[in-house]
Amino acid sequence: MGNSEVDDLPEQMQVRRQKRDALLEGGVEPYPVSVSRTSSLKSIRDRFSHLEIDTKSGIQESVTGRVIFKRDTGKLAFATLREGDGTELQAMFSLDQVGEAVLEQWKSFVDLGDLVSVTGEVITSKRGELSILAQSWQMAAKALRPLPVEHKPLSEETRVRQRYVDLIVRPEARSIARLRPAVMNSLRSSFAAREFIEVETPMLQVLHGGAAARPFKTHINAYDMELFLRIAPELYLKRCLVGGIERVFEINRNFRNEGADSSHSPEFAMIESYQAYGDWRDGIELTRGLIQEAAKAVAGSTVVTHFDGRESDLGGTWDEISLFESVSSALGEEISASTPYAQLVEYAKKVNLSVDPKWIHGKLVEELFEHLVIKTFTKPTFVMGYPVDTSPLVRSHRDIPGVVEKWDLYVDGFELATGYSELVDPVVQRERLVAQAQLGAKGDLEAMALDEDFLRALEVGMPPTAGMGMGVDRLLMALTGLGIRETILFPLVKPE
RNA sequence: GGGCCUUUAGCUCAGUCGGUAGAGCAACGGACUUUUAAUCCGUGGGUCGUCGGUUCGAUCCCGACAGGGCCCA
Repeated sequence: MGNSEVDDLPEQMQVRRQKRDALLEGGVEPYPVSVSRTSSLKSIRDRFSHLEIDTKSGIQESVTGRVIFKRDTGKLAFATLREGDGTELQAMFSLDQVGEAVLEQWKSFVDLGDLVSVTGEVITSKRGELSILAQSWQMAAKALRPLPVEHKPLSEETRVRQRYVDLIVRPEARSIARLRPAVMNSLRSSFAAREFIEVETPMLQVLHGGAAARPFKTHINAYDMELFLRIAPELYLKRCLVGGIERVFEINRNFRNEGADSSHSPEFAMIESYQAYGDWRDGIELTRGLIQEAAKAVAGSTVVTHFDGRESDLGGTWDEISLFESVSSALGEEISASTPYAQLVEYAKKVNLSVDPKWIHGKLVEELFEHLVIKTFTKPTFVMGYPVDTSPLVRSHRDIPGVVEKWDLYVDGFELATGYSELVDPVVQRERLVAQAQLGAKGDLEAMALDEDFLRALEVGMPPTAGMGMGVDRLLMALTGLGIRETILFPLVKPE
């Protein structure tokens, strides 16, 4: 960087660069290849938690951490070090221990945000604060940018754009980043306990399918053809079932080229699982087990406490209501899959739901449901039985015409998971996909493509199967009460 | 896609009925050997999102654009 560019920097960054230069001139490496570290801060806290006030332990250790507070007095300086999980430890620099030169160097070269190594005796201060009384210190990495104020929350935008800073200053950010892998581990061990096998299926696909969504398009140079980022792994996982992988799951990213807001991310992690010789009721049991075991793994209980302090009880068995019956009782009018479309439009008007003329019959029923029923849920609820025309991959209900064996699980007012008795009849599946392709030809950008190889697989024979899909980000939301942008470490944001 | 709000110091924010700006923390200089967001004294730091318009004069009024938020579809 040229001098003119440095001159343009904010004052605090210039000051830090000058300190870096001063260190180099004094023969001190501001970014050394290694520094002393014999113990984590956490280990010190664990081992010396019972050290009494104003006591010397006689134990020497070297610790590292980021300087987050600095309190310099004339001959005794204090600093608070913090390591990645948020554990903090005080470091003390006393004139009679380190001498004037070292004390002066500490006071003048170290800024808030610097990573340092401090070597000395573990003691407690006169106020009882567990501390390391320095014999020496080293710069581990000089920070050239100032940290934000610890005591005012970062703006939401800065948190998302500079997650590395957010993780340093905000305890919730640190715990969410560690909560997510804990949930992932729990999910995988829950699946393993039920003898499910994890597979990885293609994210780059020639045809997109398995869900109603607009895909991202990309291009493969080697074949000079269009490819899609997957919107769902479903059609490949079903091929696994055909091949005899009877219990299979995948946890990975899907991509949907739709809106991005506080509850929708264009890329999101999703679980899908399939269980041969099961039906939708088996999916309910599996899903409840996965969620309750994850809650116990991260909260120690099926009652989870959200970051706003609210408790959410995920324990026990959950309510099951029928989609058509719940809409009927909310309307005070009996509706079914055979209720004429015009009649449904009438009912929608009566309850002040404005109808998009593009909605097909089943979509209108689902909109009525979302408009009238969802807000009445007070605990996790399975909504049973969906319209056939919006669910092209689901087996028809064994008793109710025009309805399929599909449930949706709602928690805290949002859809967390869905499950089916899977459609495995290759003839019926072909009819449904042809109908989808016709919708697509008429301009429905979310319609599924006709996947001949998938149909060929079904023609080989797929066992009766329970299928389930659940959003990992939404599971985190249900466990923490946070928005999706908080549960994803680096959500997509527009360039600054 | 439509409407409303918003963008000011490193961070979080105030403010100017149009006369080029303030606070807290952070930074710099000084004092202080038990601090805990240390304290006390002093000092510096800003193309007020970008571009254009109105005006003697714009950070403020108007327009366009960009980023962010909320509501609606």
